[in-house]
Amino acid sequence: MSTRSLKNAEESEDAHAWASPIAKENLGDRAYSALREALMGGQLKPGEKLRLRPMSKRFGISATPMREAFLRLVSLDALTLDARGTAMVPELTQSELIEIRNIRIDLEGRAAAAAAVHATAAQIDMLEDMHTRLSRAFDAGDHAQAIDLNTQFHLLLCRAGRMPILLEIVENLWVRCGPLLSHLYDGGNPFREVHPHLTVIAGLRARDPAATRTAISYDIEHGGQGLLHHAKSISGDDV
Amino acid sequence: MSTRSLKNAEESEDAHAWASPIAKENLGDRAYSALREALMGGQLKPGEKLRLRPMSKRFGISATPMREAFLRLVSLDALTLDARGTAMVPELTQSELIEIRNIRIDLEGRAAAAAAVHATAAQIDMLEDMHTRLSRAFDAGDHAQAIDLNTQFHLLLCRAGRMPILLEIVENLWVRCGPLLSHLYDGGNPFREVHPHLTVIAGLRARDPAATRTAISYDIEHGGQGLLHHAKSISGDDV
DNA sequence: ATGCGTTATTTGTTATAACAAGAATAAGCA
DNA sequence: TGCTTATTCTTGTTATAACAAATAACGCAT
Repeated sequence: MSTRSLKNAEESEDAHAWASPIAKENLGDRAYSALREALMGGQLKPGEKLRLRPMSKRFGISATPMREAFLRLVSLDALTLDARGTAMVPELTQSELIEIRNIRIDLEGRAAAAAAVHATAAQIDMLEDMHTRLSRAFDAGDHAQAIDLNTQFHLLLCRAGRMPILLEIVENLWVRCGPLLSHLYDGGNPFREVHPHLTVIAGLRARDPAATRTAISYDIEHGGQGLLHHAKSISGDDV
Repeated sequence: MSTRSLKNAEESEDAHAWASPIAKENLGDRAYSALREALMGGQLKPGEKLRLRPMSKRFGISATPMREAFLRLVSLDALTLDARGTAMVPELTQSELIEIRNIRIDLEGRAAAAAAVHATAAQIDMLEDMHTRLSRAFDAGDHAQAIDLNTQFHLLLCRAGRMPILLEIVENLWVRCGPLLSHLYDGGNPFREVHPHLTVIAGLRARDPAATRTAISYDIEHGGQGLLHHAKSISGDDV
């Protein structure tokens, strides 16, 4: 029980919910977001080096907030530092990629099951719309947009599960895979029969956690095969 | 196939494996590690504020690397920033704590199953030794050490699973729970019968992934009940 | 032309100063 | 004593300069 009394009835419940706290955005925050989106969008290639001063000059900021942004990404393993301290887009190895896939099966699987309970009708419709557009983009040969819609599909499904901590972990895993994602459909459509996304949507509509989890797990396990060929092989191969 | 030929036979295989790359430790890195350990060790209480200049003076460094350390912890959600920008030890809510518990069941469960396959005999012995000391410390009333040994047990089990990415995620979750861990045994020993850790060890020795996973899941689900009472309740209660 | 030594430039790292915005304190008045 | 206003201090933020180390560029000798 709260001992602090409300000033007036207007503040009860969550009226004023429309007044979302205005996000305080530092220079470092903005650089961080920009870099993160560049990674997720595949604009940065594995092995690419990001030098401090040149990059800060491109952003029009000084070295201090730029370095902050780098180090934040480094602590998420979305960037690495070489021996000198230069930020670099990491090259995922095959075993790392497989490990991320297995973690995603657990985490996105749990989120999907939760989404079967918590997802709103609007969210389910949105997911269906996303997959329709994804399918259309793929058929039209616009792989870039198809990849982006696929990412959005998975993240929205997680969001519908209402597990914010899990969502953030999964998002960070997607950021790490971003630089490789452009090769997602290099091997063509990995699904010959009905696309797992459709099974996911059916599972959500049926409010069936187990079916939804199984469907997204299947999608994750079989959908990313194309990436494996572009990951760094285990033995220390040449650059 | 590597096209780069070896200079001499001495470099083949991994001879020279003893020459581990000397870790380059910045001031920011050291402050980061120190803060992280303070969080994990329960030296910092939820809600505690960490001011930039006073803290940097305590560390004997300037504001720049201190701020770096803060922001790295913030991007792991091990610290938060208030409206002013001051770093603060977050107060976990009950729902956050439950979410972390469920994620840990998935992730530590998978690691435990993998450990049943990959753990070395030395690691299993070490785990057994840890639990023996944990049990002794608990009976002797030394809860602080028991809590520390419990943490080490879980993390070593994950390490034995040989999934480095998963390990890092789990470690970060433990860091987030660190400030609450001192209350782990407030309700006394939660396990009246055989301790789940012993079942874990038996599962590892039997090389039985399913049994090991079940045991650690049971431990996570029922072992942390005492923490829930000290988490911030859902309604915006007073500080 | 090629290999080597020297100089210049660029790199990450760190401390410091300047700035604006809050918070705390002191002062003044009723 | 209680309340309001000013002032001082502290806060986070950012740019800049200085430093050392590593790389790149250049010239020279073979």
